[in-house]
Amino acid sequence: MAIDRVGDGEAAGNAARPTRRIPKFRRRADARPDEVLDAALDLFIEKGFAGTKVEEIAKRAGLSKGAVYLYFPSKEAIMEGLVRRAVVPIAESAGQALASFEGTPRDAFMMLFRLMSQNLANPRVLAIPKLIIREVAKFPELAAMYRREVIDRGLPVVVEVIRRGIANGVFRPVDPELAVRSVLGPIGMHIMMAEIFGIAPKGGLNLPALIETHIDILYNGLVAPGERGK
Amino acid sequence: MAIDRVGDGEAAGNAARPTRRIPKFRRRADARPDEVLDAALDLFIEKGFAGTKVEEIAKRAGLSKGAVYLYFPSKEAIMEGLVRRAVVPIAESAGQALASFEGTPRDAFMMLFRLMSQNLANPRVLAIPKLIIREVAKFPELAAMYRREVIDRGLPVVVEVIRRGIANGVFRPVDPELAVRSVLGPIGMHIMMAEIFGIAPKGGLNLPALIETHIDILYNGLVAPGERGK
Amino acid sequence: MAIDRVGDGEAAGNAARPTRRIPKFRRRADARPDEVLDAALDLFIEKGFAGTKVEEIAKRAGLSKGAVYLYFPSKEAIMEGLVRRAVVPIAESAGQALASFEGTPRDAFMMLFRLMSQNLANPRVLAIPKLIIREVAKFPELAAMYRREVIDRGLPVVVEVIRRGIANGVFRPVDPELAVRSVLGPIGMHIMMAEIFGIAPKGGLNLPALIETHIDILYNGLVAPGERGK
Amino acid sequence: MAIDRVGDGEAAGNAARPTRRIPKFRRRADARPDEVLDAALDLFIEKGFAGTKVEEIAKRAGLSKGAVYLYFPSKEAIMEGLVRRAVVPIAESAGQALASFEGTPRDAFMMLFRLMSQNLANPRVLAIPKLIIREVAKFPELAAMYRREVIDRGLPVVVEVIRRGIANGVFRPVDPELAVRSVLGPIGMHIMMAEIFGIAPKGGLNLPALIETHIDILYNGLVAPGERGK
DNA sequence: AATGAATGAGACTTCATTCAT
DNA sequence: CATGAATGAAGTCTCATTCAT
Repeated sequence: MAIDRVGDGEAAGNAARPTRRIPKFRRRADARPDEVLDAALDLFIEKGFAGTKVEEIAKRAGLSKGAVYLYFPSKEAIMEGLVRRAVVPIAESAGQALASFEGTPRDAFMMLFRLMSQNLANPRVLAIPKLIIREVAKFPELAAMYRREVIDRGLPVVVEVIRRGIANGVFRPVDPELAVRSVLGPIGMHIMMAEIFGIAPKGGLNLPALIETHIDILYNGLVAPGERGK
Repeated sequence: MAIDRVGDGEAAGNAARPTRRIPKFRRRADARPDEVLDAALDLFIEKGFAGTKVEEIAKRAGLSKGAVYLYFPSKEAIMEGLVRRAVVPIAESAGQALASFEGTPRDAFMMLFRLMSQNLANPRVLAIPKLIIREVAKFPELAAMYRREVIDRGLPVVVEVIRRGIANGVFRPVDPELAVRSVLGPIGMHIMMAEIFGIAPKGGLNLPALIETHIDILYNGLVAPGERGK
Repeated sequence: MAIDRVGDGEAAGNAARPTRRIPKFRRRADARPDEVLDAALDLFIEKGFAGTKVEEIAKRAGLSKGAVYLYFPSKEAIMEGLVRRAVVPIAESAGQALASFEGTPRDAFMMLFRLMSQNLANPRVLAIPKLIIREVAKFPELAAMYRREVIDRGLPVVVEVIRRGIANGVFRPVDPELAVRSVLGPIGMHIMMAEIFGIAPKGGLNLPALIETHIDILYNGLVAPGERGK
Repeated sequence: MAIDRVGDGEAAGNAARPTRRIPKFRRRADARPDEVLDAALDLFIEKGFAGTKVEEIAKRAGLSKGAVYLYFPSKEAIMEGLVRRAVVPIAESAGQALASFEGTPRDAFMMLFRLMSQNLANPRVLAIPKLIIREVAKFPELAAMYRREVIDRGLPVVVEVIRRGIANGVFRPVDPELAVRSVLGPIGMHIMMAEIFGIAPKGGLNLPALIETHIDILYNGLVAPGERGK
């Protein structure tokens, strides 16, 4: 995820060195491409792909315009690298989630929502789908890749949870493929309203509270007992 | 909606004139600005704002590059015109929805969803929020305008429906501002998945079915009676 | 000089007509080209040739862009028309000045300066050489025409005055072609400083005073009698 | 003055290298901005500001269109740079002239005229006021700057020479602010006639001769002794 | 490996000129 | 005659990419 920044750990142990080396020539680590991606991600989110200049990416990554091209053959390749980097660990960890299917459906959902909360709270993670949503038109293959590697792996897992719940008689018989939208949609909307339009409920952008309310409604329905039909 | 294109009515009466044609200069419809907006909307959706050339807009609107500038002082002004055009009628019709508060909350929701279905099924209507979502970074004021004129008018209406339902004892006591995300989110996600990633449930992008399932879950909960807690 | 504006004389005799015709369709007079030139001159002086749009000329002349092209085949032709119009009367009146050679050289100069004062005080007259100076690069033929028709007619007249003065023994023997620059230059500089840089002597742009001082120096020299050589 | 152009010295030592050459990218001289200004000055004089394309400036300066924008943010900035460059050394050397007030007024004038001759004979120096005169309308602030930095520094010096001459009794009592126009005007007119209209006296554009005649008239007057009044 | 000066295709915008009405 | 909508060539400026150093 390349979130650690360069040289942080290094500094501590180097107290001895007197002149504190000019940071002009920094580490060699092949962290370089990752730093470029980090810089690009920030800027793409802030200003969009077209609105970001390669030179800006370079500056923020702490290297020169030319050096960027040492690591990426083109600006579009940076975009691709961004999505690819985000997608790889997800693709790898996908099976993981399937393993936890042992508990009740409720437990599965709780875990699911906790996972979502954590990830969506990390701006660097949330940034990728935001970016893809924004740039689908220009990078349909990247959107397709994201769909293939992330959505097509994650969604069936949730659908399966629902399906099993129905099979177990725990859930009422609904179309799992449609129901999954009821399960995930409220969270998506909460995020989107906040991210795109800066809209938060009065109490603040309180994701846990949103999830609690959402689960409550999901499980118990919105309607009061004895009032069904109104 | 200004979809009719130039010269339709003309053709009939001109059978007499032999071969000549190619009217270099055309009529002076006041529909022109609307035609430019229509063309721009299509292209902005297809390729994004930055990815669309003014000349392409012109060509699709059936006029020349220069003529576009007779109606809009800049490319950005076209974008603004697009949002403004979409927002005006909504702002005007906003009060309307409030009037229908007479029926049961269920009726209010049914009407709401029917309204949403109709609008979102119209690509030209859906296109605007899509466009805004894509271009927030470059046009934050337009996003703000859309929020102000559309979201800030529409959302409170739905919140109020929930609030009254609770007051009536029809709904269980939930936070209306959070619950509204549960009400609208599934539909938003359905649309977004379809529009961005081309994901539809197996039976096709069946919005009515989605709504039916959604209402069912919303009202009755997902969990079977007697299974609450699992 | 086409300073009279359209329709003035007409109005008087039309008292009978009740509704006072809408000035949309005004006089027919072929004053039109002159009005275009007047408008163009103002604007060219104010903003330069390149900086002036044909539509602006049209608007100021009180007609439409297209109509300008009824009278002038191109923007450049307007420029040419401007110079030509200014040059014609001068070319015609040139001989006139020669006639007044009867008096003393001093009288000739007085007349010359009075003539210059009058003309240069008229902004519309001064405008032409200003314009030509500004646009020589783009219109060398017009500058040449102005030189041919105006300067080459006027300058020799003054040179001749000097030449005769010398022949008469009134003037000291100087090179008349160089001396003419001493005669005319101070006035030119006075005007130019005022027009280009807005520089006027403390007492204001007082052309008569300037001329008086100039003639005084020209005739009597700057140096006090008995101080020659210092 | 950065007149040397690229690659001159290079040619000699490269006899060994066979055919290859065509250095697509060149060196990084800090002379670049000056070269751009030199090129621009030539072209602005030749064709005016509006009539000169940035690409032409670039070509003449020996670089590409884009490279010009590395040094100047806009075409107008080039114009400004031109005036600023010309004005700076003048502003710095202004005090100098004041120092030479020791001699007779005649000496002061001789020095003044010699200085003017030298500067005005240098096309690159003369070019600046010519350019400013031509472009006042579009760049009034630049004209104001030139006036402030050059004229307002130079003119008072000459006025002062006259003033002292009068105080000493060497000059007759005239208004120094008007007389200064008689001192400088003839030279200005000589230059202007030559530069704008290509008019030179029969003997050629002989500035020294002009000055000699001018001083003669200035000092001794045009009128022969005993003929004053005619 | 790194730099950043340089390139040049390409986009927006302007405006002289045309011509259907 | 007159209009002004329409055209499209042309110009300014941007920026991804290259490459000499």
